Amino acid sequence: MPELPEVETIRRDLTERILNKKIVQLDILLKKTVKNDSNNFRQELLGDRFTRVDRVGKLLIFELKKSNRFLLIHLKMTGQLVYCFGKKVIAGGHSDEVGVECLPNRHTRVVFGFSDKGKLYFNDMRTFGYVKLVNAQDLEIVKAKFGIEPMDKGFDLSFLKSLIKNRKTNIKAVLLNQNLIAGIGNIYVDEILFASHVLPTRGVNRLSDQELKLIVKHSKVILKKAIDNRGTTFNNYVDASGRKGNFIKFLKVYGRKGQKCKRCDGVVEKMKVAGRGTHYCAKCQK
DNA sequence: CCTTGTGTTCTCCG
DNA sequence: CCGGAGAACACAAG
Repeated sequence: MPELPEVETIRRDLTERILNKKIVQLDILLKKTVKNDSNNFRQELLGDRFTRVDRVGKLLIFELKKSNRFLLIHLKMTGQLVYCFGKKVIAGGHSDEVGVECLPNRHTRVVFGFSDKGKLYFNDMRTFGYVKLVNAQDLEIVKAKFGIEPMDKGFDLSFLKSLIKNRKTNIKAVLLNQNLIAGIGNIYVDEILFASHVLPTRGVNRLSDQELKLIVKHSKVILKKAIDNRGTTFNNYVDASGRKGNFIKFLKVYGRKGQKCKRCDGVVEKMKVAGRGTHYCAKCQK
């Protein structure tokens, strides 16, 4: 379940490994993963080079040198982008648990091969993820749909207040809404609200400035700490080296249903909020 | 049955 | 009846 910290980790890793290397191989193992015509897609990428890897929310954007188009990659729930050198996954890979020791594997959908023998595998068990070439104009349309990056300076109390003005929904739905705030998913939203002592079901029109301030602060602190720890591997996320993220050891509520609260003597409960499984402590979140 | 990110569709309300 | 908000559904596979 890659969210902002996981996608950012992949972006940084790939930036160090694939930039300015000629694309010499392109295998499409599952056509529906590629949202362009397969032949055009191959033809356009072969011989070109990635000059930059960007991220907006959970979406990766690869800038091309020759083509005036951009490659978008969305991992959705089970997508992985694993970079290998030769046949070996570099920097090791917890292969016993995430199954990337043998590539391509049964979940590999697209393979990018570079002139230095490096290979980038797009694996996706549930096949919700996609790769797509778009032109500059379409890229701007896509970008415009995303809300503010929560780690940006501009995301502060007054900005959050402007987002929730006249809204009637709960705070969890707002934090998950990519059109309002980009990159927070189901794991980090529960962690942010726990850290802020705020119940996910709270209506946004009833939150105090103090509570909103805490939500802004903990959004930044938790996402940063998660990036510093290379993200969270709960089910099958791996970084671009096939390694798992380390943030799971810092999770305080997500996935802890029935366990003792880490902050008080309550017990972590689980309910459905905004259509998602939601973890919280009813005793110390208000 | 459950899990989730996002786009689409439905429904409600003023 | 329109627009917008928010909820519900669709998608997939283990």
